[in-house]
Amino acid sequence: MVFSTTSSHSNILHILPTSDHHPPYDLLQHHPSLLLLSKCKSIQTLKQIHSHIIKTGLHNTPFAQSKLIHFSAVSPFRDLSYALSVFESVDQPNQIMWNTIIRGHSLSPSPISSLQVYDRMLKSGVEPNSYTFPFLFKSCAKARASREGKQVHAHVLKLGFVSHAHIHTSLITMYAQIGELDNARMVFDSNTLRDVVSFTALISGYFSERYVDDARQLFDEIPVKDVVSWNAMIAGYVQSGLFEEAISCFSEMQKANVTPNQSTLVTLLSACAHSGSLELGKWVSSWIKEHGLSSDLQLTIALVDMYSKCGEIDTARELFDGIIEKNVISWNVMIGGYSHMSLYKEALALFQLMLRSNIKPSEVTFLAILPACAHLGALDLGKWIHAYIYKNFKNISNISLWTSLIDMYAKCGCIEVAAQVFRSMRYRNSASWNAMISGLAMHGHAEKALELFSEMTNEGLQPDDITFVGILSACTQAGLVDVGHQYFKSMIQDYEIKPKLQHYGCMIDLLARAGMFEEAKNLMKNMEMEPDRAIWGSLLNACKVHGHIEFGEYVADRLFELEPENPGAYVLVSNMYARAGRWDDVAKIRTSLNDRGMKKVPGCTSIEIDSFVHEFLVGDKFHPQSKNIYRMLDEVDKLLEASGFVPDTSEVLYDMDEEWKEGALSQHSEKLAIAFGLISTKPGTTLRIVKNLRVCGNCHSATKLISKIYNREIIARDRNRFHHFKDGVCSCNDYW
DNA sequence: ATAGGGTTAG
Repeated sequence: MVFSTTSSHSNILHILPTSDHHPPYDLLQHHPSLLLLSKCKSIQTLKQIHSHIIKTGLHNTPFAQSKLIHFSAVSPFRDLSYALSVFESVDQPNQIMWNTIIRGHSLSPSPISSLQVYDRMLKSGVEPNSYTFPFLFKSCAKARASREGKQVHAHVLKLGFVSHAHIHTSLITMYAQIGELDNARMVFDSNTLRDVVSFTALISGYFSERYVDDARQLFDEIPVKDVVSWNAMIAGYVQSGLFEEAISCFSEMQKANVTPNQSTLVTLLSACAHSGSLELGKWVSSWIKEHGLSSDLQLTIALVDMYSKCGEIDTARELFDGIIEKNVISWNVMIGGYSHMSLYKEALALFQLMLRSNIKPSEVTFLAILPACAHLGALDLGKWIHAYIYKNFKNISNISLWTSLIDMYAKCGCIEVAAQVFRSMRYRNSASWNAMISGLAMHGHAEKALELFSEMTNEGLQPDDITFVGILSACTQAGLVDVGHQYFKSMIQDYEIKPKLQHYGCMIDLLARAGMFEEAKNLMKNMEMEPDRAIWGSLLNACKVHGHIEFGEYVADRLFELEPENPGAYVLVSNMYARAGRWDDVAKIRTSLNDRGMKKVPGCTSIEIDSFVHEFLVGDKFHPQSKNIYRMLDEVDKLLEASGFVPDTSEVLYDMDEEWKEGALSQHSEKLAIAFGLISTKPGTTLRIVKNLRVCGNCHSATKLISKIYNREIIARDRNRFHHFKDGVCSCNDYW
């Protein structure tokens, strides 16, 4: 079918001589087969055209040969082994064919082999030209082959090619990319040939080695700056995280009357997205409209990213919906935008829509959606993704992808599967270790987390501040005061990591929960930053547990100062008074809450049944199965009562009066989710629930009993950690 | 009929 137009011409060309006398150039250029070659878009069509070329006898012409080699060696659909087979069939390849094959190798997974081709080229008596060396330097740069690069450099000097602009610049680029900035600079200085291009090459090198000031200095020396050099500056600043500088560089560029191009805008939008600069983002957006670039896909996607990261998720969605031909990247950006804004359900919904639209997800899709699965506890979907990755990306060693899976499994309550994924990884980075260590910590497996820490350091990996957050929280969950202290010291002394607020938070929590209030206070005095609400909150919680009312009141005042509008602090204090039986104070707190019109964050528990995440609030009656759920709840309460369960009323009073009247205790969101789980799954199935707040003491006791009465394993994630309920006991040993 | 600099939209 592809050749239907060629048959009428083939008669004419048959009269052309084929071997010794090549047909004239202009005739060949317009030969249908060779014209087709230029339009070819896949290796399959290329092969078909090739066989057609052989039939017409054109395969012996250097023109056809170099065209074939070109398309099979360096085009986007290249197939180097095919190119080599064509190349080997040529008797005496010319300079262009050799160069093309060398370039083909530079684009291949083993670019260094282009040097062997170069060797063969020289031995066959074909001279290199100014085209040859840039390809070779690109290969050396890609292979980080410093020694080989220098050998070729010596060749260039010997053959007198140094002053060729292309060779000069590619040499600078090579040294810059290998990280030998001094050599790059030497090449740059060794020549009077200093055009914008070579300047820009060196500037990018400086940026990649974080020599921002050198880059700027060099940039100021460029006599006539062009768009690319400005873009390199802006992109360099963005890469270095210097968004302010990137933005001011852009205004300089405009003062210099250089018109931005698409890359400028994309880079700028990325800077806005990372720094949250909505104002500039909007400005770029209107610039794009004014210049009629609104239909540009890349720009639109960059805008979607910018708007979603700057908090205007609805604007982002409108733009996304307006894209007529959505590609994977557009979906990824929008899904990632939702995840980034903690709109996990929306992320999940969009992902489902993507699948229904028959868009094949990419690795990045999963990097965007897995955190959403992790937060929602959407294990079924997470498992599906795992299977999909295993099938489609097994050979891609994307460490982040496997690390995201570890995190997802851990946060969905499957710590064993998380460990399996971790063990099956061929390569791990410190993020992978961190994910596993904090996963174990969340599940209260302190010993295993500590074991993993030594394994990590034994393998020569440097633990970072995140590793220690995992380790310290493992100690906190398990109440390992001394061990925690040792690691805290070791972090500072052996690993020279300055403790951050989070580390202090873990330690203060650890000490206070163990009743060591003096030590906790001392640590707070000695830290160089102000305690945040998490620290005061954990102190207040410890005061509640240990009945330290006086200190608790002091702590509560600090919390009120810090966040006067946060009802959470009032709830905690109310809890403390309730625990101590001081009901008058409880009432006072409640009145002041009501007077201020504050409502506590509603407790919300989700459970995934058949790949669908169901959410429940306290006393929720919106679920379609509500009647059945409440019938089950009644049964549960009766059985609980029958086995001697007495509700602990001290913890219920932090809820509003109305809820109390309705029996808020038995209608806590976690109990609704459990009741729904019991009626929606087969006997014996493990129930996994996720709660947005800490589980209350009453529900904790109730759930322990339910696990025994109904013979179910119940894995519950609360704000802080996991609780595995089984046979009437919880993995946290009632310490949380 | 082949080349040099920046990015890449995640």
